[in-house]
Amino acid sequence: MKKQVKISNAVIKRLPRYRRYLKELHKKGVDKISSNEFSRLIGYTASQIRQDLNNFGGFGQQGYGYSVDGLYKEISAILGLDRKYKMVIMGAGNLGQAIANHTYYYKTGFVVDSIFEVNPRLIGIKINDIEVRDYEDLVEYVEENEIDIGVICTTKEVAQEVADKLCFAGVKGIWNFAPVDIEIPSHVAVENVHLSDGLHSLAYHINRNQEEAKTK
Amino acid sequence: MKKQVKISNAVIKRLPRYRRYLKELHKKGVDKISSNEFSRLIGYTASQIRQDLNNFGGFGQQGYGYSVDGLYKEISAILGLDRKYKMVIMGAGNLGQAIANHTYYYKTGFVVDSIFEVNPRLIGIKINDIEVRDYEDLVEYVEENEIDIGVICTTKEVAQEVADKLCFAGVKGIWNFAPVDIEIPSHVAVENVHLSDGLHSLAYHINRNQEEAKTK
DNA sequence: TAGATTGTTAATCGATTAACAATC
DNA sequence: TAGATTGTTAATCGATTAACAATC
Repeated sequence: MKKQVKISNAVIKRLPRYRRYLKELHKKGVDKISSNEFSRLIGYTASQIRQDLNNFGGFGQQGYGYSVDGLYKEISAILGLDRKYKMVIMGAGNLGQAIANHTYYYKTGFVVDSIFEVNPRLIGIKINDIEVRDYEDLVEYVEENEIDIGVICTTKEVAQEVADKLCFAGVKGIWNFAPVDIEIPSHVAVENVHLSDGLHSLAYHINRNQEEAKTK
Repeated sequence: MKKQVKISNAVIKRLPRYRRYLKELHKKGVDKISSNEFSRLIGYTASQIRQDLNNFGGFGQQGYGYSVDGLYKEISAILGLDRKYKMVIMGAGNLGQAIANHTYYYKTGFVVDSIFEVNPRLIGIKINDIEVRDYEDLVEYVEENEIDIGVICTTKEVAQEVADKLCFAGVKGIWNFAPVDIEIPSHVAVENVHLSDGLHSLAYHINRNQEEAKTK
């Protein structure tokens, strides 16, 4: 990696997408790709692809292109996907259970360690072989087991309080599914998902398309 | 609404967030808010708030500010949240079931009508009182019941095929949770969620924070 | 070497912010 | 009316695209 200037968030947000496409190419047995071919596939300009990648280093080779597997590994390393992350899920409701049941994340190194709940009926049971523990024990558990990420699947009413406790316990990142914006100290990373926001902008586009159809 | 020039996607993506904050304010009994007060709360500049809103019309009043409830209703109308949307979920796996069990969307007018599956063991059962139907019957069902949105909760391998069938059947929008980018005709709206992309950029920020902590 | 394609600088475009006149 | 705050134009900033020299 070269000199780390400030890399814009727009670039970071594109990296997982690059990685996804490279993985598919690798699976199909493609060894090398030029920024131009990649552009046609992924839908960003060739210029942007080269610009983005050169924020992190010169991964290509002039006159040849980029090694698919090589670039895949570089991007994985940049994102930090060459290590494991221990996660705890906060809340054993529908969403919490759905995430606990998802084995997809496990493949990229995100392991659900435990689920935390306040409902005594759920404490002690297992969901997809993952133990549901008492919310009261959170801080101690996170510290002792070096948990990296807290996944908030609670109601919006308690989400901030739960986030505070997670930060106090020492998690490094929060993946928030509650429909509020969590405020946390700057040394903790946060990703607010806001599923319904996406649904609402989808609604906007549906109605715009229908208006356009009428006009024609 | 005033002359509809081209409104950038960045603006549209902010609307649901404005709406969320306005809803909270209304709940707290706040009647009016100035762009400055709103700025402090929501974290956008006052200038941006006024600029964004004026894409759609002059909702404020000089010397006074914006009516919280009035603006909430305006934004809801712009997004198209003053009507109902019928959705079908494609795939009765973990994610499909989780979405079926979520009553949250229902409140803003997004109603899950049915779930479609290929697995004969699941066809005919009910999940949260929603019937699981045969994928074979999709096209006919969507046409007859005027379904608006298809929610893709399948594997990435079949997602495009399912999307094609949904489009053929005449849905107006697709909410895609499969980790591929769906290609559809431009008259159909699409929202690709890509949950794991968010998790991957979270990993990036976690590692950046830890590097910074070391430097200090 | 000639051809291809990157890495990088320069130009353009679009989105955000600042300023201020209009007006409640 | 005076004060406040919007609506809107102008200035700035940052991100994307174009161009081309470097180099494999």
